[in-house]
Parts: sequence; structure tokens; C-alpha cells
Amino acid sequence: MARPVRVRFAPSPTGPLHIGGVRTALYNYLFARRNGGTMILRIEDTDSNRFVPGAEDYINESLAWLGIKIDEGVREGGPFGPYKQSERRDIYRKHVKDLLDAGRAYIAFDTPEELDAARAATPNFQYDASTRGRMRNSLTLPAEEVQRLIDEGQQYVVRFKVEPGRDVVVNDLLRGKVTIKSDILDDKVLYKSADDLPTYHLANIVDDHLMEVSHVIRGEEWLPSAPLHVLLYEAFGWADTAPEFVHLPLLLKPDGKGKLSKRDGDRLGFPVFPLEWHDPKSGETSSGYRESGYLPEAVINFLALLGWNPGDDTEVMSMDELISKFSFDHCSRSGAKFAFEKGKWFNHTYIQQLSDAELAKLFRPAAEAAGINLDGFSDDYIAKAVGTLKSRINFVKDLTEQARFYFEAPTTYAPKDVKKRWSEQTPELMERLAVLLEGLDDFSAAAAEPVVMDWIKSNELHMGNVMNAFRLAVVGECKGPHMFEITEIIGKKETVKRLRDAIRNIHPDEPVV
RNA sequence: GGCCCAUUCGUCUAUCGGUUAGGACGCAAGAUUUUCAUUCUUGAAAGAGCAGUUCGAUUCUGCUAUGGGCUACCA
Repeated sequence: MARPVRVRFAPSPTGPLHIGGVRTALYNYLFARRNGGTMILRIEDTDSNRFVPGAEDYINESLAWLGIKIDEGVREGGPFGPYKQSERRDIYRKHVKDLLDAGRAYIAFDTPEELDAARAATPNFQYDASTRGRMRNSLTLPAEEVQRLIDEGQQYVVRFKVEPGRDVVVNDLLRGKVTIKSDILDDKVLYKSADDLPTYHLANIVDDHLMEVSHVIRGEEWLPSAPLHVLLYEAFGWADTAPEFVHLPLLLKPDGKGKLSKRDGDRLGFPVFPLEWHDPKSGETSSGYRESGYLPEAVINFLALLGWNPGDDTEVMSMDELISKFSFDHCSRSGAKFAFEKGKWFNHTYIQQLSDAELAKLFRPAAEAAGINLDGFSDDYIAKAVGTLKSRINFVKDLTEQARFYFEAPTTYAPKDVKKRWSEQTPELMERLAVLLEGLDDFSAAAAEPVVMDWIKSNELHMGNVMNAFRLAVVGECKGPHMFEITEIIGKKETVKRLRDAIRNIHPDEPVV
């Protein structure tokens, strides 16, 4: 019974990888690593109509960014290739023929129009044992006629012949035995002559068998077709090596009804894709977690906990910790609303674990995008600057607003703060402060702060008024890190300059727009 | 319509018949702070409903309700 664990993630290249798909990939990966198994990436491109250029690269890049490592796949190779279904036509053709020869499948010539007509004529029409006898297929047509139609180049499909009157049992690791009657299954299309490609169902079973997949871990949307897959394994005579099934609950909309969709992200302002995606057809751009300033570790951690828990209260876990704790025993069976608020918190938490230098590195591209000119500032300066802001941000991109004053002197001053903190006497007070600061030799926070505090005390000044006006002059508004951390970083010259600029430029009496 | 799956605070979840139903996010209040945050403390907040099994049900069973999925020559 104990055979090597081999799992696969099998997306179709029909667009960017959805965050729900990412979670499915993650659970496959965690399970594989936990059990010393193999992670396969198989590209299921059997729908030639929906193929989207760039989607496959996107999938690879996304998984790489997230740290989900593939052992066997199109790029990685492996002993069970090819790993792209469109390159496995010969294999599928052979297996379709096997099924046909064994009488487990048949050829059907009904056109889409004829099928539509049948559906319109019969309520709840289904192509199955009760209707196949009156359709145009190799069961109803004479053999010569079938051959003639094929020779004529008529397009056809191969349908699976589902025998009615059976209870089909799917053994799901999460849900136990799910039993359904074979009567409600239809004769699914397994192969289309039009593009010489199988449908998902056939390709999936053949590949999983040939690739010796031990566990099929996929979304709940596949549960209804799982009985068909069980029947297919039987028909091929592979029932004894059929994989275990795990049907994962779906990711749902944060509000309202239904499963999470691309639209929800646009509507509620969070990404539903790991990476930014430019649709080659529509030309529209969808935001990604990476470009939105999420750390891959945070996305992984957040996603892992949407439908799984380690069995205790631990929440912040690295990939290695997730692997060491992962088990389907602690997987939930119900859909999880995608509450991205907690994702923000995870990102905040992971940012705290970054060193100042690491954060500075991430800040650079974000600053550039926001039009902050970092030229002339040393790595050390930037690291110190973002370091003072680290605890205050959820995303790297939050820095672009909050860190700006480290690189550009304020040109405007928040009207609300001016009104509250800048009185008639303030300019004179600030000039005295500027003079005091100019006289300092050591401008470090540790040295400067006590001097200014003493000055305030000995002159019986109001600390709140002094410090807030000071802050307003240096930062442009009354918020930000500790004042003397700021002044230490920007230095004496810049601090004094900003003080004098403010004295010159702030005019609280002027009406502000 | 048919079939299948699910149902604990607003959200993600713990509990594997006996608990004051725990944690986290978010929210509120307080403390800290020269500002804004951070941080810390505290608080409000849940077993869908009805039957049954049982000495005892959030936990097991059934029904109802609700939510979700599937019902293509898409995956």
C-alpha cells in the first residue's frame, strides 16, 4: 500500500494563475515535502481554444516567486515526460483506442447544433444510457456507416459509455466515502477529433496513472466529476493503483456570494493573482501580490491558513515549519472567505522580520515607481531611513509616502497641522532652536535630544508646541518616527535648513486651499 | 430543476461526547508617546433551526434552512 508520494499541480494555461490555484499548488507542495514525495507540474493545455500566450511562463514565475519548488515538469524534465499534454497526443490516442476496442467508449457524430436541439427538445437532456440509443453514434449506426463518416472527414468525439445502475464510491481523504449513482453521470466526451486532443477527464486519468501519481489534491469543483474518474480507472483496469483523492474547499468572495473571482480583486482592492498580469487579448492589467508589496513568505503563510491549521494556535510559520506540520487531518472541509485584512497583518509581521538593509533593497524599486529620487543617498542612509519606518507599514509601498521626507524637503505643510501647531510666536522660537542646533558638534539622537530637552525645560517652553512645530518644519506634517532619529539621519545641515525654510514659508494667516 | 459538498464570534479557525467554547485578524476602550504609528492591557463578539441517540451533545444520526460546487466537443 505504501508507495512513494507523488503529487501534481495541473493548471491550464488559460490565463494568470488564480490565488485559489496557488493554494492548491501550495497544499500539494506541503504534502509532498512532508512525506518526502515528488511535486509534478503538468500543463493541461487540452483546450486549444482557450490557450493564452504567456500563461505558462506566468505559472512558472509565480511558483518560483512563492518558493514552491517543482521536481518534475516542463522546465525541470523528469522520467515521466512530456509534462505538457499537447505533447502527449500519441499516448492519448492509444488509450482512447483501448477504450474503444474494449467497448467502454464509442464514437459520436452529433454536431453541437444537434446537441443543442436535443437539449431544447428534452428537459434535463443528458447524453447517457437513456438517450444514446437515439443519437448519431457508433452504437446506433452500422459499422460501415461509421467508417464512411470518419473517412469523409466528419468530425466526431469519443464518449465514455457509462453503465447505469451502479453505486460509484469516491474515497476522499477529507470527506470520507462519497457515493453517487452512475445513472446521473453522462457519457462524457473523452476525445475530440477536431483538434486531436482529449478532454480533461481522459488526459487527467491517463497522465496521473502513467506519472504514477499517488494523491490527487485538487479543488472541490472536481468532486462532482470524481465518480467519472473512478469509473475511468476501472475501465482501464487501473483501479488497484488509482490515486487517493483530496478535494479542497474553495476560496470564496470576502463579501456576498460565490467563489473568489478576478472581479472581486478589482472591486475590493486586493490582488487575486500572485504576479501582475497583462492580458494579451484585452490589454488590461491585473495587479499582483508581488507588485503590491507583499512578501512571498506572507502570502504563503496567509494562504496556508485558509483551510488548514497546525492543530494549535501557531500562526506565523515559515515554509519549512508549514511543511513539518502539514497534514490533511487539520484541513477544513468548508469554503473559506478570502479575508484579505489578515493578509495585510501577515505582511506587516513578515516585514518586521526583515533587516533594514533588506527592506531598503525592496524599497528602491518602489521609490523609483513613486518618483522619489534616491541618487546621492547611500545604502546606509536609505537603510536607516526605512528602518525607522518599518514598524509602521504593512507594505513596502507604504514607505513611498512615509519615507519621502527623508529624501525631499517638504514643499508644502499640512494645513491642519499648521493651524494647530504654528502660531505667531513659532517662527522666533524655531529660529532659536535652529541656532541651538547649529551649535551642536554631536548631532546623534543620543547627544542632541538631551540638549534640546534641557533648553525647553530651562526656558520653560511648552514641549508639545516646540516639538510639533519642529516636526512640521522637518517632515511637513505632524507624524512620523521619533524626531531625533530623523534629525540624526538627515543631519544637522539639512535639519537647520528645513527649519529656516519653514520659518520663511509657513504663513498660517493666508487662506489655505 | 437534478446531483454532490459544507455549516462554531464580522472573518480565518481550535475543540476529535463532559471546557467559564480557546486563539488570531478586524473593531472598541485604556496605558505608553513631543506627533502619527508601533507596542502592551482590557473588552464586545459564535455552536443555523428542529427532532432523535445518550446519564450528558458544538461534537453522532435524520429533517429543514442557508451557503457553495457541478450539471460543455472548459478546465
